[in-house]
Amino acid sequence: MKEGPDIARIGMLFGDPARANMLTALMGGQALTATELAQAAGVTVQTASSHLSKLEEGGILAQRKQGRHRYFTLADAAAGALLENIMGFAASRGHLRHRPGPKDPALRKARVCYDHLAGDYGVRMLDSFVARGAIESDGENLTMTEDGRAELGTLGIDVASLTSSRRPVCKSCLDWSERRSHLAGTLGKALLAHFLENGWARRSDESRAVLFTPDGERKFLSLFPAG
Amino acid sequence: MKEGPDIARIGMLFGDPARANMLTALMGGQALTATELAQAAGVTVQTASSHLSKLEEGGILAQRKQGRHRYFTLADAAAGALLENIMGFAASRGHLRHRPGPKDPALRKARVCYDHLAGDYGVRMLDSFVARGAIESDGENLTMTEDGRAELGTLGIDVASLTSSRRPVCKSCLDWSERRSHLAGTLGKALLAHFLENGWARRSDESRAVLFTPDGERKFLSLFPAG
DNA sequence: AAGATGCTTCGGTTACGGTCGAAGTATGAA
DNA sequence: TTCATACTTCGACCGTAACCGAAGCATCTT
Repeated sequence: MKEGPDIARIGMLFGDPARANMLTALMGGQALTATELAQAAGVTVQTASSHLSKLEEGGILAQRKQGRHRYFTLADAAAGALLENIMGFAASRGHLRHRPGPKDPALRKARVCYDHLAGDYGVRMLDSFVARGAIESDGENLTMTEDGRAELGTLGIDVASLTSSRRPVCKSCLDWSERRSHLAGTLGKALLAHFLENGWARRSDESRAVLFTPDGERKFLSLFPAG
Repeated sequence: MKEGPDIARIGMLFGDPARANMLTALMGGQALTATELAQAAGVTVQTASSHLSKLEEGGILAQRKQGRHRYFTLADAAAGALLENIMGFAASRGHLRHRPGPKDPALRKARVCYDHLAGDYGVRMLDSFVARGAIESDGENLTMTEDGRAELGTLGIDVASLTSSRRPVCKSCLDWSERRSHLAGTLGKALLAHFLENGWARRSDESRAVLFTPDGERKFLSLFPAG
């Protein structure tokens, strides 16, 4: 009837509860098999298979065959960013499944959001960067300052490599549990990777929670003091 | 089942063709009546009414009673931004309704995107700003420079008032016809308003097209020379 | 008051899409 | 080869939601 992007098509893809559950599970950032996703969505594998092929066809998911397994991930950073966006919008309108209360305290404290840190700790980290002038915030847009570049360099993060991709270095992402922004983008990704690699924290097996070790937590809190 | 934002709910709202048509029509930025939206969606008023109440309930639309009319608009800039986001994503995956060809040349040349200028002219404007250093682009994030601030001041745009709202001043928005970014945010809005107020262009009655006058076009092109 | 216009609500129909059981395909293990 | 695992395809069922006609409100006009 009209020309233009087919928003109904992708809206429909996000609009089914089973598919939404799968996508939420994939926000953990790691590749999951069809069976795992079926379990996450609470449907049988046949149903999940049907959903997964639709999501792949729609360009939201990508699959990687490995032996007799098929690992599914979000197609790219753009798909993850859109998902984050929708989550933030839904949260801002109060559209939460079940209560917004502290169901799983660990999740509210620190969790993975596709490939970066979210939750209380994620928000605190961004706040801290902004407070000390390492990142400048203009309402929504974030940019790294020279001071920030230097600080991250001493922390052992290869800042130069972050700017190589076309994905933005700093990006704000609305946190649905805190209702404030945390840090996404390649820098957000690199920081989370840094915490995990240096043993400050590890990922939970069952959920998207990020579990800090006592020592890692001490380091994190001293590096990012509360405002 | 799980906690978190209810992305399925808002996905479903965007996922129906009739609703998507209405939302696309509202991307024109002006308030429309239920009857007009029904026509845009190609359904009867009863059906449209049902859709509209769902969209309002979901926080995507807001309505304003005026006499026996009810004017509907996008609820706020966040709703418009999300819609743009989805449009950009859909376009990036090639999900276009009908062909991507030049169906309506005027639309591809210049059109309204919620409240700012899109299409060839919108892309050209942003490119030009970036080329002359009035706006700095960091992949996705855009920031106005001091030079830009000065230039816009002499153009007769009240730069100070742009920064007052919580909405970002400069924001990039993926253009589905050009597949490149144009300028959104309060600055994008102010610039479009400036063009319309000063008679450089006027809005088409039937579509989202922006029609430049010969004189306005000359001014626009000299102000934003092609790269 | 009576009529007209704009919109919503109600009721009933219809069609599409989500669902699962059963069967089919592919890969790996024994 | 034979069996087991992981996943897809097929077919049938069923529920939901989109849809419209008719009736009901609300507001403005005359």
